[in-house]
Amino acid sequence: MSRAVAAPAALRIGELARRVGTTPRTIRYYEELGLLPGGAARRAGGHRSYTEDDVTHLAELLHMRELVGLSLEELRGMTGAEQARAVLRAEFEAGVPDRERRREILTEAIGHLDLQLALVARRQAQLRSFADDLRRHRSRARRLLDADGGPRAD
Amino acid sequence: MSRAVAAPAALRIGELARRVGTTPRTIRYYEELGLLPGGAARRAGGHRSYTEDDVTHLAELLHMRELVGLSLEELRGMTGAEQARAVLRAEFEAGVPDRERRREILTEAIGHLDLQLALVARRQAQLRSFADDLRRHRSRARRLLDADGGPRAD
DNA sequence: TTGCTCCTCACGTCACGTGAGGTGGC
DNA sequence: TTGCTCCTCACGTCACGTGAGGTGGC
Repeated sequence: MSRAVAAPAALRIGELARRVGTTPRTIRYYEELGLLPGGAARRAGGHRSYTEDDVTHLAELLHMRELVGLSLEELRGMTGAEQARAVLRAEFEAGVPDRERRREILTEAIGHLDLQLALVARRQAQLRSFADDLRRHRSRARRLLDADGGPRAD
Repeated sequence: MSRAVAAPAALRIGELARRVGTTPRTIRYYEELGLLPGGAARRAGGHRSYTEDDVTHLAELLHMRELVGLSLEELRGMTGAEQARAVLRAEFEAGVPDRERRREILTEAIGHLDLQLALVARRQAQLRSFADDLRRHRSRARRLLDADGGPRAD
């Protein structure tokens, strides 16, 4: 079994978009800004070709933008070495021989994940605070309602 | 003490913006879309005048947009009767005599708050799911790192 | 050969940002 | 009277949406 890795099953832009819940237009725009490669690997007919790693990466970008609220410029800054990371990742998965190099790559990846987790945690705290406000208002209205016509079920 | 309510302490647009963490431009834009009154109460010089209720209302709109991710069109839809609600609220705080009317107003307010809380809960679930993904990736990288060079004190 | 998806312009839109030029309150 | 904040256009920007017109893979 000489390198019997399952075929990468390359995706076209429409399938990638469907997988992560976005549109081809958004993917091309991200590529234009340098957030995604895509421009590199083209197959016959000039069609863009993507891998499973691209699915993961793009999903991450979309979550950081949509859920965490980062701008595309902030995403570019945060994943400044993302392009490089993609290269490192490929290098890694190809089986890097140098042990120290592997440690470097993994350590950087963990640092990046920790930063993302911190931003997610901040957003979660903001949402909890907002939810608390809403529940306070609800309780106040509930008390007034009960005081007004006497308590009732619900 | 005839109606000795503390003076409403009217705010100008800049102060309102500062209080909720936004800009005058955004407030004028929301007013243009019908999300805020503001056009109604003007004082000398044509300056817009706001109340503490406006602070609460605007903060709610901004949170639903920024944290929950609703579009301004969706906000218009959700708070369709918001304009009416503001009137009802004023009516309420002025001390509505009709008990049934008060119950109606409060019941509608609670329903609205429940809808908002449901949308917040959905967003929180999405963030938890994303955080889980990130933690999974982090664990994987951690395991590879430990396997590579032996465990170490993080 | 017929659909279907893809391609590149390029203009439109949403939610504001940012001056331009001027008037009013403390 | 001097700043400071406010006002109304109005053009710019960010993150895409949406055809227009055409080529390529199954």
